[in-house]
Amino acid sequence: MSRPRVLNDDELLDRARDIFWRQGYAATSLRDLTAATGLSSAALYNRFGDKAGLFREVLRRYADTGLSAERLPRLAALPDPRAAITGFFEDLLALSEAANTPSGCLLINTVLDGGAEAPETRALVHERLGEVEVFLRAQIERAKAKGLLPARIDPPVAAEGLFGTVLALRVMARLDPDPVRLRRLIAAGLSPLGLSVPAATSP
Amino acid sequence: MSRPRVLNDDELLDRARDIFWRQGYAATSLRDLTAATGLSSAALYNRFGDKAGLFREVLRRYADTGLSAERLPRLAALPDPRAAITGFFEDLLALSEAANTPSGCLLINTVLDGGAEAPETRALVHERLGEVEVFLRAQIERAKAKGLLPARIDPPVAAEGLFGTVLALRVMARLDPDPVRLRRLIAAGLSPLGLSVPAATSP
DNA sequence: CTTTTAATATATCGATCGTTCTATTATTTA
DNA sequence: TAAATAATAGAACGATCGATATATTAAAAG
Repeated sequence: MSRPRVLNDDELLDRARDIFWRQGYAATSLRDLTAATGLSSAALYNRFGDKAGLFREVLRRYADTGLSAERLPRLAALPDPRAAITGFFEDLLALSEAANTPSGCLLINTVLDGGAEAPETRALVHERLGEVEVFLRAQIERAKAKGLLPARIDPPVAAEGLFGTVLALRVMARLDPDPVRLRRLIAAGLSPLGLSVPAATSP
Repeated sequence: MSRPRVLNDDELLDRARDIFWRQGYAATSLRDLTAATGLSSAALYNRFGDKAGLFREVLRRYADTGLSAERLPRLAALPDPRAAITGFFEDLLALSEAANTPSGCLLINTVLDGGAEAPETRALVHERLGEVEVFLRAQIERAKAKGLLPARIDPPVAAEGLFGTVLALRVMARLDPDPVRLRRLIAAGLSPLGLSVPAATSP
């Protein structure tokens, strides 16, 4: 019915994501984005309205593909909720050590960056980061119900603590991305629950 | 010998700091800075070279006045190192609840913001944040030597963990600055050391 | 074919970006 | 009072910003 798109949304958003991720929202110009996608700024505006609209779509896809949409449900389906929790942090570690992707978390960066100034963007970031805490709380509750955690554990409070570990981990991944340090951060966060991750996968 | 400055460096840097802090490095324009300081851009360039140079001076003063230069030595001089640690987190809490200042930590924001892209700036941020971890490690070592901490505590590792709590706290202060949440984050970070902060100061 | 539709590129908009040139101002020293 | 010094303001620089108006392109539908 009409001229076909030379680049589908997913591929386009992935390329834009890498630029935003590396440089931050404000430091990323439309010209950076046209260079990365190969599309003209007019084409980008036709599809996403404006720079903030494109960024929101980037964030949405980032959250969908990063951890939430696929991995979290899969982890939540594991029979042992403790494995869901440790598996989640293993995945975070793997992300931090992946060479082909910028370090840190785009959503968390956006909180400290000015990128979440627009109310719509801010709400999106809160919601998608909230999904992580909801996941953690659900696994803790599940483990508690099975008697797999110390009795003193209060699931909402423990989930807050683990979420704090996620925040620390993602900042540290940018500040000093030493895998040993990152693992120790995780170990410290998991120890109140009596959980742990392997000390190292491949030294 | 020459025309006097209409605004001394300290006052100038404090005003510039608030803008950078609120908006981030990239999102802050020279016009924002001239409006905040009342000085012309030429005057700013004459004194600080360029925007990045001004920002570095802002960071330096922020670190000097924020916690490091004054409060950390005073806390380190306390006879009880445990009080130094808990006092440090109390101070962080007070900063988060102060209404006259932006939320979060300018140094940590700068790590995730593109503001620390210049090597000089990056080194400055690393050094000043490192001072915090050094402080924490020193207090833990001091407490350990006095037998005030569980024997299993390894000071460098424990200091890393507390530093992670600082990171989490400062991100959370922007993401969801609920004092109750912030206190629980601190409680979770301090509990491995057998330390705690009062549940609330003034409800 | 022709029409319709939407995705695209080209060119450009005014605004703003960081920066710098030039001149003026206020103070100290001689 | 004159010379020296440095901080300042005003004005403008080319470059780039986000955004848009117009025209062209490529496919589907008739």
